[in-house]
Amino acid sequence: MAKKPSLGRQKIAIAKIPKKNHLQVTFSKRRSGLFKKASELCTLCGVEIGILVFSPANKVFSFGHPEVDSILDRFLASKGARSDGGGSTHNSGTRQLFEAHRSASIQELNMILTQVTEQLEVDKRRGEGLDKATRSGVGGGGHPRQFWWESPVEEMNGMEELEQLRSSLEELKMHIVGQSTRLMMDASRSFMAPFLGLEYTARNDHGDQFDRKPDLDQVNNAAALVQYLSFPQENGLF
Amino acid sequence: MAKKPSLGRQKIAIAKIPKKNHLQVTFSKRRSGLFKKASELCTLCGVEIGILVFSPANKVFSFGHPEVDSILDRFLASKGARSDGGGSTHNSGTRQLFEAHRSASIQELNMILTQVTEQLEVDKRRGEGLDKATRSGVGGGGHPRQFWWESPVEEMNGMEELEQLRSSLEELKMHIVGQSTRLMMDASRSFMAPFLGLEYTARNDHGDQFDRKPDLDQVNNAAALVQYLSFPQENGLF
DNA sequence: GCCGCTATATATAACGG
DNA sequence: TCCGTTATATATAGCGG
Repeated sequence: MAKKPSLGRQKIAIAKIPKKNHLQVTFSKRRSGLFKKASELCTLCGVEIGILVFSPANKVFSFGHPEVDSILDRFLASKGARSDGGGSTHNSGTRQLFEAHRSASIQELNMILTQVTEQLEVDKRRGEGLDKATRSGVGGGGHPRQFWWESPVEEMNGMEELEQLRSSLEELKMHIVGQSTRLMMDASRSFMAPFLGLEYTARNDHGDQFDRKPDLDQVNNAAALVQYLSFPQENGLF
Repeated sequence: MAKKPSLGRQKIAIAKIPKKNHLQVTFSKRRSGLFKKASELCTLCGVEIGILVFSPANKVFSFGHPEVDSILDRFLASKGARSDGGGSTHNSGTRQLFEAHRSASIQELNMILTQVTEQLEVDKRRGEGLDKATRSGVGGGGHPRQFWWESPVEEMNGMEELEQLRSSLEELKMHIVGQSTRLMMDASRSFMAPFLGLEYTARNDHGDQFDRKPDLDQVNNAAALVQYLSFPQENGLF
């Protein structure tokens, strides 16, 4: 007797869910889960958290502990507190933090390095293969080695590869910046709903605040969200 | 026999964790988890999410999808000046912010580069023997093309290969970005709360942004790196 | 869209190095 | 302090109502 109680939780790829009804269900469930996690984090560690979520239907869901407005005020307050450039503000404490940060980054980068090295090995192997072909005259045809990947190992010295990698990284950077701009435009056009003036308020068992606001004028309110979320970045600059 | 490899995950009450070190650990882990969940939700449902977290040490952590700082930059640029007066001044500030952003990214990339350099040194030495054997036959007199970007443009006709290479690098980039941001998520601990005015940005596999504030020294260093990295790109490859 | 259910996928508390 | 492991607590995908 075939029993089909349930397939149980199935693994899904982290990519946009195609089926809209599935997406909606997942959105609801995961949004709840996210807020719950945030709530627990707030309680467990006694920290303040604010979350804004713009649903597929352009509705705004928010979570705040103790409340969204407080989080907001706190940002605005710190923002106003710093009016100068703050260029000379880093003291010994700052340096300490910097060191902590630095070491942390290096740790991460070590792992990144592993990945990069692997890829590098692949690339190099390919280069060696091409090299062999070229030397034996297969691809010679009067065209000398013009590209680094065609170069035999002897030409592919550290410097060249390094430069090659540098270019790759440079490209990466440009990609990031470029995409940022594009996404920025998209965002300002479609999402960024209102953050201020939330209408519906509820609280969970921990006193956290959950707000939801039906679609509003996105573009206008985008400003508020952007400022909230971005405030730390402009701190001391404007 | 007596089993004691690990007690495994223990159930904990959702109440403020008394032990400070435990709290710190939990904060880091759960913050990472929270951001990851948010990231997944963004990708799965194609929604916008912003999260602000004030750490126990009053540091600010933020998560944003898709962009945060670029959105701000663009928004402020089109919106107009803030409190610093004229629009030109504002634009200057905006440019500063943007540059800072780029610098920060590059700074991180440079760290990667530095590490990779070491690896390359090893690889290079390993291939030096072959290098010597073939060098004399390359390019005849003068100095053979030391660097791949020195190749005459006219010889850059292997566009297909170029494209293939580009793809390869693209893949490499993805690895770098993916890994770095994934780790960055966890690394965004502490740091330069509302003191410094520059931000640090990374992205995870889903294009979400994680920000934190770096030390000014870092930024200065990054500035130098920008120059260093602003190397000849007119090779037609990137 | 909101439950409830089940079987799994994930997240993570304790520990050890 | 950070990282990796392990055993377990939680979160959730798919399905029904």
